[in-house]
Amino acid sequence: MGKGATTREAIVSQALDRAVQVGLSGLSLGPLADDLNLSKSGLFAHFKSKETLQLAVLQEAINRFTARVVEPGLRTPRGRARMELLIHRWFDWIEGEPGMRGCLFSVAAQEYDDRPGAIHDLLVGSQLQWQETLARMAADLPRGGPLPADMCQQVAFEVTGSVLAFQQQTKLFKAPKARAWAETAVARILDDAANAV
Amino acid sequence: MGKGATTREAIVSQALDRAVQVGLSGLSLGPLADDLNLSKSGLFAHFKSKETLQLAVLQEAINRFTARVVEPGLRTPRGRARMELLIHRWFDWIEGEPGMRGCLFSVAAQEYDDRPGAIHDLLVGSQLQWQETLARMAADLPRGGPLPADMCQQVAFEVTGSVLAFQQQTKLFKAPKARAWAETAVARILDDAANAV
DNA sequence: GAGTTTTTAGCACGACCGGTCGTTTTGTCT
DNA sequence: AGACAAAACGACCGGTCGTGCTAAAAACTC
Repeated sequence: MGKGATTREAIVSQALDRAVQVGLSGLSLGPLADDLNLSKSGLFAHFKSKETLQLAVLQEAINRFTARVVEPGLRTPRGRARMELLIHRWFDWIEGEPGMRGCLFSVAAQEYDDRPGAIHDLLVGSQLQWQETLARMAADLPRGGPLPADMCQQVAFEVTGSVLAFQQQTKLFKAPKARAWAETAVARILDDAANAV
Repeated sequence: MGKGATTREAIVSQALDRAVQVGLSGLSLGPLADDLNLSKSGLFAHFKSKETLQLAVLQEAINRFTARVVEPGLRTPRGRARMELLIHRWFDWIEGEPGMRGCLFSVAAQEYDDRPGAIHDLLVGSQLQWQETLARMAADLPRGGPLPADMCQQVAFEVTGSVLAFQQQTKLFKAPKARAWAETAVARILDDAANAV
C-alpha cells in the first residue's frame, strides 16, 4: 500500500474519532490536520472537498460496524444464538470501540435526517439496510416456523429501541445499570418472539 | 409586557425552530437575526453571550414539553390512564409541535453528552428529571400494589426506548408504520407491568 | 410633551472556516 | 543515480463567526 493510501486511512480514522465528538458536519479541516501533524492543504489534497471526507468517514464507520457486528453474526448459527450475538455486539459498539467514544450513526442521524444530500442518502441507506437485516434475523427466532413479516419488523423496532435507550442511559446519564436494563428488555422481546409461533 | 420582553420571546422561539434543524451548537446569530428582521447586534444585545441564548432556547423547549406533555398528565387520574396519556403526548411531541420539526432534546443530547458546561447540565438535569417522573408514574400501573422501584426503572427504560425508536423511524426513515409499532411496543410494556404484581 | 431608559442599528475587530495556488519535498521506478 | 510522479507545505482568498463599542431611535415615565 502506497504512502498516500496510508495517510488517507490515518486521516479518515482520526476524522472518525473527531466526528463522534463534534458531529459529522462539525468536522473542521484545520484542527484535524494538526492532530496528524499535517498542513491543512496537505490534508485537503486527499479529498476534493469536505463532503468527500465526510462521506469517507461515514463509510469507514459503516465498514467497521459491518466487521465488528454484522459479519460475526453471519458466522453464527441461525436462530436465537445469531440474534443474541448480533445484539450483544451492537451493545459493545454503542459502548465504544477501543478509543472511540460513541456511535457516529446516532450523531449523524440527528444532523442529517432533514438535510438532503449524499451524506443523508448514505446514512439512511445503510441504516435501513441494517434494520432489514435485523428483521430478517428475527424470522428465525421461533422454533415453530418463520415469524410473520410484520412481527419481524416489530421485533426489529423494539430491539432498536432498546439499543437507543441503552445509548442514552450510557452516554447522557452515565447510568451503570444501563446494560442490565437493556439485556432484560431484549430478553423479553426475544422470548415473546420465540413463543409467538 | 414591554417591547424588550416581546422581541426576546420572538427571538427564543425562532431560535428554537432553527436549533431543531441545525442543532443547538449550530445556532448562528446572523441568519437568526435576518429571520426576525433584526440586526445581528440588535439581537445580540438581548443576551450577553451566545451560550445565554442557547440556554434560553433549551429552557423554552423544557417549558413547552412540560406544558404540552407533563402537566396534562398530572391532570389525569393516576394509574394506566395517566401513563398512557403521558406517552401519547410524548409521541405527539416527537412528531413535532405545530410548525416545529422534531425534538430539540434528542438533537442536543448527541451534541452535549460529552461537552461539559451549563448547557450539558441543564439538559441532563431536565432529562433525568423526566426519566424519574416516568418511573414514578410506572409505580401506579399494577392494580395489585405499587411496582417495585427497580421494575419502575425498567419500565421507564423500555418506554423511552420505544419513543426513541419511534423518532428514528419517523424522522430518519419516514416510516408510515412507526406510530403503530410504537403503540404496540408500549402496550405490551404496560400490560406486563400491570400484571407484574 | 420633556426626560430618561431601553432597544436597535452600524461598524469594526480578531478568529476561524473551506478551499486554491504555486512551490518544495518525498517517494517510487527503471 | 536520475527522472518523473505523488505528496505535503505555506501563504492566501473570500466569507462567516461571536463579540464588543458607540450613537441614533424608540419606548416608557411623569
